[in-house]
Amino acid sequence: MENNNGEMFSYTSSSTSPPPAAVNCSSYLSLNMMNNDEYSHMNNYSKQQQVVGFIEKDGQMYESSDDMVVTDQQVSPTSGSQLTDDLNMASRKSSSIRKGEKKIRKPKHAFQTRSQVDILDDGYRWRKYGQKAVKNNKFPRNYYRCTYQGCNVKKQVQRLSNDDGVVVTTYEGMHSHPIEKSTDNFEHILTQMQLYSR
DNA sequence: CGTATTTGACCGGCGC
DNA sequence: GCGCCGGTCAAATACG
Repeated sequence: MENNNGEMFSYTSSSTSPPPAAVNCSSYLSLNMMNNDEYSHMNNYSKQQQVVGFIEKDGQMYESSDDMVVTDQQVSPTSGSQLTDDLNMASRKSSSIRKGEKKIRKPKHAFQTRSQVDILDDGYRWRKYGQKAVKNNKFPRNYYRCTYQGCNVKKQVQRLSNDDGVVVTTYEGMHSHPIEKSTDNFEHILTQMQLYSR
């Protein structure tokens, strides 16, 4: 049984035993501030970013676009529809890897983030495994997989061509392990500060 | 030298 | 059946 609602934020419920770093709700909103290797030239002039949209999707086959919920008005209608379109296509495949099983609906959750940098550091380690050109979009879409052993959380990152200040990050699956990033993580530093200040 | 990324090939689903 | 498309694989390459 899968919870197909609010899954991304399930860590915040802190029910079982997630590590302290993962419990913090700021995990997602305080996305990356540092270390973007090859994009460092862009970092120089603008690092600020804000989440401008949040979309939930549960990976079933969809036909219309009303199955997506964009919870922010700042998102322009044009970019919103394009995003919806792309995600509909994205959800078509990649559903059932297992053989002999019925269609598994894979929860997908998309963030729309206003950022100058493409790589949003959410605290996990990702390995890039693909890059594809997106139709009607001058920017490619990047595919990443979580490098933690046994964890196949995937995410894809793309930038909207009509508004290149917006980056869309789509997560698929759920991490069942602690955030494993080294000490240069903003996240980690924040947690440390909170620990020391009480 | 071990690990991560790049990038063209490949695959399966879908529409025609 | 064929071609297109989104997604993934994996050999080659880059990188530390």
